[in-house]
Amino acid sequence: MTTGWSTGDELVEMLAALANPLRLRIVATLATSGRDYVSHLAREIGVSRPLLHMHLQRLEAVGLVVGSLELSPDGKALKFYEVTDVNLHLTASTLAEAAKTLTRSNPTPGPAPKEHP
Amino acid sequence: MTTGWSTGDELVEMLAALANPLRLRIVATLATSGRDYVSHLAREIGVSRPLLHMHLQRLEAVGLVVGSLELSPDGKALKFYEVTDVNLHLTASTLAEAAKTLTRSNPTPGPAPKEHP
DNA sequence: TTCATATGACAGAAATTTCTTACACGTGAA
DNA sequence: TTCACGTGTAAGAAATTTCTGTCATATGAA
Repeated sequence: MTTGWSTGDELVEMLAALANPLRLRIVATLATSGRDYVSHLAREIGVSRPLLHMHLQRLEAVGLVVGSLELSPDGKALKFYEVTDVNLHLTASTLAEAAKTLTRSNPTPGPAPKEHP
Repeated sequence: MTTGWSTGDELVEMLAALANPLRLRIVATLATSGRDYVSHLAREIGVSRPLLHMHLQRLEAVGLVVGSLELSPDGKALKFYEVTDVNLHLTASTLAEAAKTLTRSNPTPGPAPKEHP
């Protein structure tokens, strides 16, 4: 499966999710080392668990990673995360196409903002 | 020429530049309608000129657009902008590779942040 | 019971980004 | 001279993002 987007808004969210050094590192670590659970990954990367938790939620919201709650052999509940099959190809025409479906930051219906009101 | 990046930091900046609805619209408009000068583009998009100016600077900083100051036939100085040949192909391995050269948000040299200090 | 492990969530501080509202300068036409 | 058009920049408000600190819950082992 390939991670994509259907609207301009979704593309912006997807890009925003990747446009952060820590989140990029999280995705990269999961892509390289494979699936991992939150607390362990937090120690691995050297970040507090609440912070990692927040970033993972944001990454999962745009479909870059998926999480599943599992039980370890000794009964502990572990939340495992792994990356999805990321595949973004961005070109000028791709971006132009996506921009058509932007709902946020639309052109003002009325006249443009005046420079010296 | 193809817009790319050489370090993870640059990739983050590039993504951050695109991860904004207004900037995405700016790039899309320039890609579709061709080159344009700032004041005219501001009216076209329906945004104040200083705001557009700021966003264009950020887009130019990462190499997504280029600007050139030219003189119109009647002697007015016009700053024209146009998009470069954007071409970003992002996959899991691409991101993993880029993350290696991240300088910001590095893993802490010491022990990981404690949960209950 | 107490300790160490795991999960999730929330409030508020801190930092950054976004946007407005000015200011200053220059040229050509009325 | 005054107006309309272009350029650039800078200060501060407003909004958002990022991060810390803390609380609450549950399980297995000592």
